[in-house]
Amino acid sequence: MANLADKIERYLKDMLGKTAEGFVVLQRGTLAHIFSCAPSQINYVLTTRFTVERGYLVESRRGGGGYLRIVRLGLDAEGNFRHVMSDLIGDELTLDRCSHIIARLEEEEVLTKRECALIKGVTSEKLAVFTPHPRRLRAALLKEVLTTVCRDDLNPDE
Amino acid sequence: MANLADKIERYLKDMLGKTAEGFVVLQRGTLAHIFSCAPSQINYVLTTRFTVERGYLVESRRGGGGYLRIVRLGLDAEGNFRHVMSDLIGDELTLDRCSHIIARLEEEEVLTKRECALIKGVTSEKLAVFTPHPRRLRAALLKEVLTTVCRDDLNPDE
DNA sequence: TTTCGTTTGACCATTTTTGACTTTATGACC
DNA sequence: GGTCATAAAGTCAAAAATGGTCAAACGAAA
Repeated sequence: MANLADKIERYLKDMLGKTAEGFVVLQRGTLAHIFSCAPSQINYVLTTRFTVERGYLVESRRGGGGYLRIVRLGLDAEGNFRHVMSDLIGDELTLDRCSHIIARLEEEEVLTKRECALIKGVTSEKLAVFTPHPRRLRAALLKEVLTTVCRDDLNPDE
Repeated sequence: MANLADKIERYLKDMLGKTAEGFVVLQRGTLAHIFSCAPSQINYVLTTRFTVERGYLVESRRGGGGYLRIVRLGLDAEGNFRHVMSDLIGDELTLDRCSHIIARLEEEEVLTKRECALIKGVTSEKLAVFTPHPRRLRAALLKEVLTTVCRDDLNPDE
């Protein structure tokens, strides 16, 4: 974990984890200073790791009193997330987007680490060996997974 | 036995043997430097000696902070893993046989109920919509699943 | 001497890091 | 209300830091 971007990501997610509001507000320059890096490095981290796909929203303002506000989206309580996810998945799904969605489901504790590994395994680039439309297949498989994890009989409530 | 590839293989397996986590992480360039060889020599070793059939999985990342991660797959002493992979599953797998194998894995407590449900979902007859060879795809998916459940990095020491 | 596993190097791909330049907001001064 | 200095944040492309691929050269064993 030698790279800066990962450290900054961790730092921000820690902050988000500690706060009850579900969002944090900070300044780009200050953060850049903390990590002794170029301010644009912060933008890099935000655009690569705090995307909607991954479950985050970033708002900001320039000028005097400018700020960054990172909001953790979370999944809505009753498993309605399935609909949201289906939209996110669509009819075709690249490997990249697929990984992000899986990572998010893990962060939200919808899936265990092992389940995520299983799903990554069956949605890998190897699908291309079997079909000319691996992205369609990938989308279908992931939707199938969501359907399954939402089944009531599999979620003995606490 | 003095060749480089063998030495590198030994070195990596030693590392894996010493760790309890079931995986090691290192950098290609660093390793190449240790053995004073071309970086691509490392890839040669990985692709010839650390394959799934031999019980390993390799993940990697490029760019700044890039790395190689080698994961050990726990195979039982008799090599049952390979047996299951090649004989029990084979190149093609009917839905029926697939269900039986999954059920068996649940009984054996290799997979949880939820995991089984997930896998049944992704190996259903719907695969036929995406490929003219659903049985081949099904076989590949189930092998992928087995490989994953064998990953030592996912199985916290009992 | 043919063959096959090994070794190397030239070129490719991906991810991160940095810096020069741009845009927008605020507030003080006229 | 304009104008301008100052204080943010944004954009984008180049450079740096990795790992990947592939084919040719090498060399030991058959």
